[in-house]
Amino acid sequence: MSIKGIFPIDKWDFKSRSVLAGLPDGDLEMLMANQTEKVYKLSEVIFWEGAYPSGIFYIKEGKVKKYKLDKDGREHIIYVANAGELLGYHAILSEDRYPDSAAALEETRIAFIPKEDFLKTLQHSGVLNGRLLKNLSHEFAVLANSLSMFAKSSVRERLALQLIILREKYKVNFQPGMPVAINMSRDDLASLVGTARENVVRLLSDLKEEKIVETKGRTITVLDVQKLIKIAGYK
Amino acid sequence: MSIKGIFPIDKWDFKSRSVLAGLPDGDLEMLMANQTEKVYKLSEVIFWEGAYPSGIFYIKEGKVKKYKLDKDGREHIIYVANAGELLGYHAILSEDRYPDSAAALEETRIAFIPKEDFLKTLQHSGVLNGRLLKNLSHEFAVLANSLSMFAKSSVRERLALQLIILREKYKVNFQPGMPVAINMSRDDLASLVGTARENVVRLLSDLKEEKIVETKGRTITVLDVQKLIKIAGYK
DNA sequence: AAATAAAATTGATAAATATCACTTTTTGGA
DNA sequence: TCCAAAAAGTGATATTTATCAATTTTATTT
Repeated sequence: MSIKGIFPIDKWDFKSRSVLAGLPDGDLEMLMANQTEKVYKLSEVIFWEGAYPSGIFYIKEGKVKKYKLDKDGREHIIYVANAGELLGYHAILSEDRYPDSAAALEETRIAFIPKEDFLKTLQHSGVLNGRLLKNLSHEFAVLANSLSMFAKSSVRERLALQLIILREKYKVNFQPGMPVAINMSRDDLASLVGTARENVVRLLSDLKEEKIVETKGRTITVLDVQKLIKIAGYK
Repeated sequence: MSIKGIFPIDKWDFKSRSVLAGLPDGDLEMLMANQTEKVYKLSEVIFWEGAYPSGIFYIKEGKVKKYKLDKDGREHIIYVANAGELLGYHAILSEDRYPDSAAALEETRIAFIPKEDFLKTLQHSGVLNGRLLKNLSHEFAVLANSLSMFAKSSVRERLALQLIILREKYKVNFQPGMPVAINMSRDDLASLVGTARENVVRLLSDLKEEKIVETKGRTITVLDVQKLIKIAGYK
């Protein structure tokens, strides 16, 4: 929760699911040679859709939303990224501009790695290459799943699915067995689900009556994941 | 249109946008050493979601739909792949099962490349590695775009967008300036747009009245792309 | 080319979702 | 701790989309 300041590279606690976990020391050093660190405040923008990428971002601590703006200027969250993940490398790999924007969902500590270092390391490191391919393939599958979900399912089903996913993301650092508290604005949640805030509010209060979640202020506590899974319609 | 039979490797006409275009000869030969070719009939399944991948597929000629089935057994197309594209490599890269199914949208000629050859070539070829990363990044951006589109836009907007995209895919081999004919069942189109067939039919007849498209049998001819772009709400 | 099956289309209606106007609650700064 | 300001919640209503039942058109087979 609390962000204490600048950490040296050797203090990084790579989560096991980090893209960079287990990368050879040499590769890691090359990649991190010129990293700079910054703490982003809630809602602070990390990069804008359409901008030319000058490097990639590694989330050391916190959470980040990736989103796109529609023609009416409304925000649509397409992904919530967690500590241990890399941001903005798609744009560099596809030699294009950022396809989406990114902003902090809470106070978030991020390392910036210049484009040149990233590309140099990538060229040098077969491991990093493979890691990114694997990561991208996975992200792709997740996204394809969301897409097919969006294509034909009710808002209630989509909300259930997003709560399941968010629960996983907010679970980090919590005890097993303990219910997970999701801290997210109704607007952001609605944007993630792809509906209006009012609908999310109404559906959440249904879920509350059904004893599936509990809410207190803006935090949502998942009481019964199994029922959520059933609602989301996952086999 | 017509499929003439088995082509030897050196006869392959790689389209410029093929993932394999410009791959060093050695790498290409290693990749293709044990390829086998098959012609798939309309609607014939190439691989099933959930199956373990034993290799990858290269589309030599034709078109393929990638889709997922929802809990009611209904099909949702997430992507239409064209000649020159590779299929099924995501699953191998992410060391998992196929995240979606694939089936031919027309008579389609496809080369099968065994998993071992693919992985061996990938390990050996930095170029292929980079090419796949770039390709995946691109596909990812396209998918992210569709997702944000789904999240908040009317069926009419989504239909317009899909017609624009399909027009590009069906444009291959046609003269510039000549209107492009899209040959696709209303069911498949509805699945791609994420709605019911009836809605697609109604919206198409609106577009017809507005002189934006023309239909004859199952083929849809795009007369005015600019208006479609306007409808889709793209800046 | 006729017969049959499959796909496309149309109209009526039901259901889901969005929007608007407003009240209440929560949150973050003075 | 109190006070704005922002966010969350509620009810009424409009709009969009889905579904059902039927008919017409197109494609396929003999």
